This record gives sequence, structure tokens and C-alpha cells, in this order.
Amino acid sequence: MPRAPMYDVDEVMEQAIDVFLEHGFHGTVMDEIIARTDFNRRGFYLEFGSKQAFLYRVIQFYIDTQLQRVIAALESDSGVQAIDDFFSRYLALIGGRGCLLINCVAELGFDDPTIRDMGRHYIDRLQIDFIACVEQAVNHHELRPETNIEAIALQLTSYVQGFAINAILAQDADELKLATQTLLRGNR
Amino acid sequence: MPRAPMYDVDEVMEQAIDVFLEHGFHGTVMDEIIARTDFNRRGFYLEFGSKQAFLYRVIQFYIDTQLQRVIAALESDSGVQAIDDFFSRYLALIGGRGCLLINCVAELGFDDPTIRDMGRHYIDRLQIDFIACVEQAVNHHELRPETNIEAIALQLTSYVQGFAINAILAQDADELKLATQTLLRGNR
DNA sequence: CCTTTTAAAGAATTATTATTCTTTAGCCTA
DNA sequence: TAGGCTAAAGAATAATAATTCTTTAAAAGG
Repeated sequence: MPRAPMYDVDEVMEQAIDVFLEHGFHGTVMDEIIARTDFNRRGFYLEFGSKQAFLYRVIQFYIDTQLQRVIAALESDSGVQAIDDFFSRYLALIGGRGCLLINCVAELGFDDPTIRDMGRHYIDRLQIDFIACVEQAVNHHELRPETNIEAIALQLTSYVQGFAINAILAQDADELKLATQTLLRGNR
Repeated sequence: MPRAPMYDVDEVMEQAIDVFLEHGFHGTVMDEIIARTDFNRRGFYLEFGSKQAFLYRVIQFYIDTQLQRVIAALESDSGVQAIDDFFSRYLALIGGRGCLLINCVAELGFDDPTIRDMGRHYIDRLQIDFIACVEQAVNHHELRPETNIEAIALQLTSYVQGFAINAILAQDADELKLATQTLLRGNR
């Protein structure tokens, strides 16, 4: 029997997310991936085949774990509270780092259909979940009955992308948090 | 007297904007810049020094001409009409292409302070101009007096970033336009 | 405790791409 | 129209970075 691999793929994914968030896809060099994830070059190519295939895996992992956990707030709970939860979790996720999926869409989206599709699915899901939440809120009399549900949901979906960009620009996490509070308060 | 250069720097800038929008900074190779702008390698390095210095010039040009023209809607006119104008011009600018500044912030912002500063100035200016517009709208009784001016302005600023991302993902310009109309209608 | 298998480490290679250099030829002036 | 200057074109070089290869050694089973 040969020795077992020392790296845990999930852990490597987590580490890779940080690296790609810092430098983007093309800005990240293999040397840094190797240095900052705990596995070796040969293992890398045996497991993933190429840097690009690796990126796809990392993004999918990011969606399935990080973003999934945030969106879950919208799907488990419901109404206004769910939306508050969502934004509070989302801010915690992207604060000081931005969103890997949105960054990759901005960097590669025009050229790369795979990434564009991932982005579209994510946005669609967000929109659908927001609609359900706002609908619930109306039903529970948390929002006025004449509320334009689709429009409000679309606003919320847009905020999310806006935050992802702001997270890169904001000096510190607090600034972003404050902005979010101001933004959501105004909507009541 | 030597022969005069054949290229017009402003024209080169316009052409370069398209290339960088398509492939991002690192994804754009010099060969394509040379092929699609009408000037030559030597001229390029004489004029700009490096690909990175060139990017800065192109972004600044993009801000000073394209984005400036759009933001002007907020500064010349005023009130709700100005905001409508702004979004209609902005959509025309980014439809099917996205926003060069936002893309560069997403790709390089974490690593590159110069670009981060450009992004911050842009967002700050947007926010200030929106505040002035919303204030005017309240004064002219286009919006209710209890309107939370800062919060509404922040919402609008966020939409702008959200649109920039959506423009990359939307199949066609119409989809984006429709979404925008829905979004703004809901806010009245 | 030796053999086999393959993981780890990192050196070597290859590919790509930014930058520089060389050649050619156009334009202006004298 | 000849000469000098420099723009255009693109070949050559240098730098960087992705991928592959080689060596070393750790673990499991006999």
C-alpha cells in the first residue's frame, strides 16, 4: 500500500479561495497556489488537470459552501427577518474580501461561458428567493399589500452585487456595515 | 522634420477600452492591443512605458470621457428627471459590455491601490451627486418630505454597481433595460 | 526490516507574453 | 531632389509563469 495523500481537498479549496480573491485568476500564479495550499505541483495536476479547471472547481466549491450558507437564510426563514439575516451573513462573508464569483464574472465573464453561466444561475436563484421572501413579508403584513414584489426583489438582487464591489473599495468592514444599515433602513 | 505619428491618442484610448472590456487586464495580450489599436509597439512603449501605465491612462480616459458624460446628467439637470436620464445614459454605456472601471476594481482592486483610489473617487462622486439630486427632488415635492435622502442615494449608488455586473451576465441589452425599468418604477 | 507504491518537493522544461531592437520607408526641409 | 530624422512593422529577446519530470522518502504489507 502507498502512503496516503496529506492534503484534504476541501481545505485546499478554502485556501485557494483566499488566493484567488486577492489576485484574481490571471493575477494568481501557480507558485502562490502551491505555496499557500498544502499540496504539491504534481498532486495539483493529477487532481485538477489545469489552473483553469481548478478555478472552476474552486468557484463551484465557493458557491456550494460559502454562498449556499448565506442564501440558505432566505430559504429556511422567511419574510423581512430572513432578508435581514441574509444581508448580515453576506456582509460577514464578503467584508474586506469581496465575492469570488462576482470578481471572476467581472474578470473573465465576457470570454468564459462557464463562468458566465455560474453567475447567471446564482443571480437567478437570488432573485427567485428574494421574490419568495418579499411575498411572504407582504402576506404577513410586514410590507404594504401594494408592494411591487418583483421590483423590490430586483432592487435587493442589485444591492448584493453593489455590496460585492463596495467590499473591495471600503476601507474597513465597519464602513460597509454602516452603509448597509443605512440602505436597508431607508426601505422600510 | 520627421514624419508625424499616424495615430491619435484619443482614438487609441477608445479602441483600447473595448479590448480591456473584453478580456480584462491580464487577459489582454499586447499583440491584441497592437493589432486593434492603430499604433505600433515602439510607439506604444515610447508613449506609455508599460502595459500597466497604459491601463491607468485608459481607465482615466474612460472616467473623464465616458463616465463623465453619464454623470453629467446628474449635475446639470436635477431632481427625478436627472436620475432617469442618468440611468438611461448609463445603460447605453454599459449595455453588452459592462463598466471598465468596475471590472478593473474587481480584477485588480485588492492588489492595486491606484485603481482602488480611482474606484473610490468614482463611487464617492456618484453618491454626492445622487444626494444632491434626491434633495432637489424633495424640495420640488417630487418625493415625500420624510424621504431618507442619504439612504436613497446609497441605494441608487448600489444599483449602479449591480447594473455593471448584470450587464456582463444579461443575454441582451433589452433584458437589462427591462430590469432597470421594473426596478425604478417600484421606487416611486 | 525489506520491498513496493506513490506522495512530496522542487528542479527543469516549455509556453506564453511583455519589452526591446532592427530594418524599412515616409515626410519635411534645405 | 537629397539628406536627415523618426514612424511603422515586426523580428528578436527577456521575463514570467504554466506544466512536466526527477529525485527523495514515507507508509503499508509481507
